[in-house]
Amino acid sequence: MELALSLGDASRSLTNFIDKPQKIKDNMGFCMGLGASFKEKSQEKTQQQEITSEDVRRASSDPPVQLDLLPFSPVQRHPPPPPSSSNLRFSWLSENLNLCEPAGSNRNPEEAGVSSPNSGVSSFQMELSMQRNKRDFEMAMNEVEGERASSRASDDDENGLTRKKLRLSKEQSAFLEESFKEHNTLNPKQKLALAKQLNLRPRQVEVWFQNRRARTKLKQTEVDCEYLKRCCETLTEENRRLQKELQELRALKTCQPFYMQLPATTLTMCPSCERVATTTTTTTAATTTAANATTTGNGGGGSGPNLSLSNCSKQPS
DNA sequence: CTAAAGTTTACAGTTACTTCA
DNA sequence: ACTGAAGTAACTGTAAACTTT
Repeated sequence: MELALSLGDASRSLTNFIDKPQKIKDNMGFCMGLGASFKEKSQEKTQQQEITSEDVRRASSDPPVQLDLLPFSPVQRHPPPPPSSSNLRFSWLSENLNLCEPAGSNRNPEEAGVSSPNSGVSSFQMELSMQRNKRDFEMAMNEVEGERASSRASDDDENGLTRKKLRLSKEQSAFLEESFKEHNTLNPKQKLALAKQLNLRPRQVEVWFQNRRARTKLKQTEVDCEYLKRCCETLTEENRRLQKELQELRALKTCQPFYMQLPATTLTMCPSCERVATTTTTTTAATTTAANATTTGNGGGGSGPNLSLSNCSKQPS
C-alpha cells in the first residue's frame, strides 16, 4: 500500500500548530514531534497522514520526525440533547431493511456493481431514492434524535440478525477519507451530514472514524518505533566507536617510551569559544614538554599532549 | 452550590467477515 | 477448492467530560 507523507519543517513546533489551526488548514500540513509529548492529548486531536517506508528511512537520519499531518478541528462535545422520540427506531429500522445488502450476500462488491447502499448502479437504487426522500423528511423532523436512536445500536436490533459486514464502496471510502483529512473527529452534525450524504447510518460513520483513528495511530506507532530503533542503532554505534577510541588512548598512555618518541602535540584552546587547535612540532617531546610546562602550569609529566590557552579569531557560537 | 445519575464520546481491545495470494 | 494472512467493519467495555435532576 502506497502511503502519502511529507516531512515538514522541523522548526515548526507542535504548539505552533495548535495555536494556529487555520494556518494548518491552509498548508494542509502538520507537525508530528517525536518527543516525549507526542502522545499527549493535544496531538491526539490532530490529523495524521500515513507514512511511506521512504519516510521511515529518512526518519533515522533526520531526528526531528515530522509527519505531514492534517489540521485538527476541535470536537464539539455534547450539544444540547434534543427531545426524545419514541417511534424513531422504526424509521431507522425500516431504512436499514432497504439500505443493507441482503443477508448472506457474499458477492464481490466490484463485480456486483454495488457493495453498499450508495454504490450507484444498484437494483436497490430506485427503492433507495424513495427511501431517501422518506429519510430526508424524517431527518428534517428528527435530525439528532435519529442519531441518538441509532447510535451504538448493534445489528441485532436490525432484522434480528447477527452483525453482517458491509464493504464500503470506493466512493464512500474516498469521501470518508476526505472528511477525515479535514477533521479526524466528527461532531454530531458533521456525522449526520456525512451519513446522509453517503447513505450510511451515523453509527457507521462514527465507527469508520474510530477505526480510521486507530489505524492512523497504529501507523504512527510503527513509525515512532522505527525511528527509535534507528536512534538506538546510531547511539550504539557511536558508543562502540568511542569505546574503541578510549581503548586506543589508554593503550597509548601505557606505551610511554614509544609515545615519548612521537612528535609533540600541542593543544591550543581558545578560552572564549573553547575550540581546540592541534599543532604538531618536530622537536622532541621532552623539550616541548619542558617548555610548555612553564606556560600551562600543568607540571608537565611528559605524558599526553600539552594544553595552552590562546585566543582564536573565531567568536564563540 | 453540590452530588448523583444519566448521556455522549473516544479509545483500546476484540471479533467476525471479506479479500487475496 | 482450500487455507492462512491481512484488512477492516462492527462490537464491547471503560473512562472522561458534560448535562440534568
